[in-house]
Amino acid sequence: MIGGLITVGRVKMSGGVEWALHCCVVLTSVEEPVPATRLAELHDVSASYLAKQLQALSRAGLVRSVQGKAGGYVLTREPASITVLDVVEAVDGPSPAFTCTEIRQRGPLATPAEACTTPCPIARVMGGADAAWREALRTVSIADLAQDVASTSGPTALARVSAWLTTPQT
Amino acid sequence: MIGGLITVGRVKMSGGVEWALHCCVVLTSVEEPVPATRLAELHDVSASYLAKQLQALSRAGLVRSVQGKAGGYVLTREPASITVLDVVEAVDGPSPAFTCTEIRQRGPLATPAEACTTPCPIARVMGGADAAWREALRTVSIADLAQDVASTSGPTALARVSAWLTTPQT
DNA sequence: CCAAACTCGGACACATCTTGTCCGAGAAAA
DNA sequence: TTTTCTCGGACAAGATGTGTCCGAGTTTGG
Repeated sequence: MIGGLITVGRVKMSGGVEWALHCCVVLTSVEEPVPATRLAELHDVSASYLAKQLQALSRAGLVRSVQGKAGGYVLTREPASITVLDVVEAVDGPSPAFTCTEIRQRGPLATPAEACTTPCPIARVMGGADAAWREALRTVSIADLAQDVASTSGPTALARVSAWLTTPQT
Repeated sequence: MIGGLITVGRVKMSGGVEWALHCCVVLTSVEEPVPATRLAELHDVSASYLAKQLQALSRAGLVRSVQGKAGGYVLTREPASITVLDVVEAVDGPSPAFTCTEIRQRGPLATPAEACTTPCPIARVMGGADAAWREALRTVSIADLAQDVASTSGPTALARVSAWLTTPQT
């Protein structure tokens, strides 16, 4: 593992999401199970930590884990039916970024709970923004990503990856 | 200070954003400077920590700090010209949630840097989602929030807040 | 003009979370 | 049956967010 995240801001998401997405894309090109170790050295990342992300994907039902000597991970569904949002929610959790603390019900001028039938305006705006974010991630599938990679890096790229993944290690 | 955040997921933003937004909304109803201490006890939150958020707003130029005996914080611009995104970026930082680590340039099958003219497909999707999120926050202003509060809690609500803020403390 | 009181501002600890690592349970192959 | 390889969850370390404190600066009053 070389360097951590370079994030400067504070609104940040788990760095493992990037790893998980790359793994899903490369798993598009293979049919046999691929162990976590192999995926880790392909991306040059920590094998132990990548395993944790793959476990999250397994728990969410996006990939199927096969144990034993020729075991590894395989995609369970068609790549076109797996959205980026699915992966993000599997790794980073399904909870929204913003959670209303109901400040309006606190302090000397607290609004009575009976008057709080509608959600706080602030929470409403945040919820809407979160919905827009999720919708943008839902419209893109893993298959779309793979197609995009083929368009930019050439169709030979994923073929080489597939060959490297299925070949016994150096 | 009663309880912290109840966030379960991992994609989370600073909790102070909620405080800062509430402060901006209530500052709509006053013209004289309001000290951080007063705002803190109105919301029943830590005064010392709220001060930090207000400092961030001051640094971003959203509020103006007045020192001295009758000092405090005042909005610099018209509430209609301050967007929710302005506040979020001031407190939580302007950086996007996702930062590409350029995994494709690492490992045995690394893509050469010369071939990376276009950004990584994954980064592109994440960037688009982040743009949609920011756009949703940009379309709502502090004035809109205040208006929304008046619609739900009644027009008397902000008047009472204004009166309480300008009245010497209990 | 001077002193006092009140304010913000940045520098200092604590708690929580993400990141990273390890070893044991389980299954397929030999 | 044994061996080997895999995943799975439990265990520390670093980083970040959270919370607090005291000093610098300014306005007000005498």
